[in-house]
Amino acid sequence: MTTLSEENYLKAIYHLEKQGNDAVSTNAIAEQIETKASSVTDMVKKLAEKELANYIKYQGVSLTERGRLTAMSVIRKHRLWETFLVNKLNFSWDEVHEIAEQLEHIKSEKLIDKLDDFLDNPTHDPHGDPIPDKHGNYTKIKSKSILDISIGSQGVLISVKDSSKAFLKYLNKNELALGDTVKIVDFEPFDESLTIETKSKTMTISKNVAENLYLSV
Amino acid sequence: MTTLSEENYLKAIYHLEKQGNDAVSTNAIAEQIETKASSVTDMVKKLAEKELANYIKYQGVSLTERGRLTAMSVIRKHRLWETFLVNKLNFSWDEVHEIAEQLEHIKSEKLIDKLDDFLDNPTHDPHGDPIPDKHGNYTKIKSKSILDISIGSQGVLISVKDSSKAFLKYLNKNELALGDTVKIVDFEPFDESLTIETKSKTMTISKNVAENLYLSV
DNA sequence: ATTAAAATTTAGATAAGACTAAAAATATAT
DNA sequence: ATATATTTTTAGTCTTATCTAAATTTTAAT
Repeated sequence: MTTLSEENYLKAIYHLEKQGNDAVSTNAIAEQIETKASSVTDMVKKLAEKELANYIKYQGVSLTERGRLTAMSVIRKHRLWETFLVNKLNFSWDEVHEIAEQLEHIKSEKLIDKLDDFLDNPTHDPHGDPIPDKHGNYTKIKSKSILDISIGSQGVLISVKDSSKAFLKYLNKNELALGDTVKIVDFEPFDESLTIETKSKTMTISKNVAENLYLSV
Repeated sequence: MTTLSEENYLKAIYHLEKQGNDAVSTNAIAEQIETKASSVTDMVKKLAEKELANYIKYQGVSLTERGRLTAMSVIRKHRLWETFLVNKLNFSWDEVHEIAEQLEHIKSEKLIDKLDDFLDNPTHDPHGDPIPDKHGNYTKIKSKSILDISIGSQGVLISVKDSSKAFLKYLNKNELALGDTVKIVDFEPFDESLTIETKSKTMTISKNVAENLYLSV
């Protein structure tokens, strides 16, 4: 049985492994979890003892298969709970992360399976992230950052890379939501901003915003 | 902010205060929480420091108003989650206690208010226990143990005193459910058993069972 | 009113998880 | 290649919540 703290580390390592390619560094984990590098060293030793992670001193960490599956299970719970909060309790998508961070640690296989059914087995959460099934498998919809899409083409807004409250509130304010069709109209080299067009309006977005919006391809 | 452990102690003290009349003893709490008396002493000192409990060495414990309200808030969460599990996720009433014990510690006022609305502001949980509102107020339906009801009279099964898995499974097996109309037909002095009659059948129940079934009066 | 029994508290340890400061290893720059 | 900077680990503390064993207080019994 994993503790709440272990689960948070596994999740962090999983996410870091997915972006960087090689073994995850102590400092990277510390930054992600907002803790000290020395605390990470302690925990990573413990995860290695439990065979949830591979760890070589000074060389970094990677998840074992068991570790990866545990991380996936926590991520599955997190995303199902977020879906519940938005679809059933009418939370807005910028409010649910902190609550789901708590709910994801509730221990009951049966609960999460029943929740999954209650939500009609959703494949993606309110931020467009894929929800793994109970075996840890998922299918990510093919998508590209708006930054990487050529001018003149268009796509459907599938997911957001940054799920921070600030960013989601920005999208709310500017009436951008998942499922919207977005067309790239213009690119301004000076500040790397983009002009995009949706059903309802035309707007300019910064590079910073653009790289966090993913369109179906 | 209260910790998970503090909340469990507050709940235990609340329940013990409600049955016994005077200050709650260290041993009683220890038994309820399944811990050692020395651990209780430690925690009770901490609760007193936080002004959640009144505590006099060797004399026992009682909740302060703040302590009582905190306990009520935890109980409210527990019962709302149980209602959710049974009414929305189709758990049976004997499966929900352990899961609700975890869910009751999730910290979010907004979550519990929205859950309350989602469930249509239920006044009683699946075991017939009253659900306090957000101010800690509730109304208990007037009821009496079957043991204290005279032969020949009848009532509606309102709640069960014992919510243990074993007892609830017994009721399931014998097709007794909250809301059933029950008539007391006979009393056998030898073993203090009772014969009762429901819509569907007549059956004999032990004293032990009878004292845990509460009928509206 | 003593004495025995039961309940309660204290003292001291342990485990998990986190922290600071110092030491050691690795990476970088000239 | 060596000095410097950065990263990582170790050693030692702290906090929370437990526990056992011993000491103390209260209760019950004669």
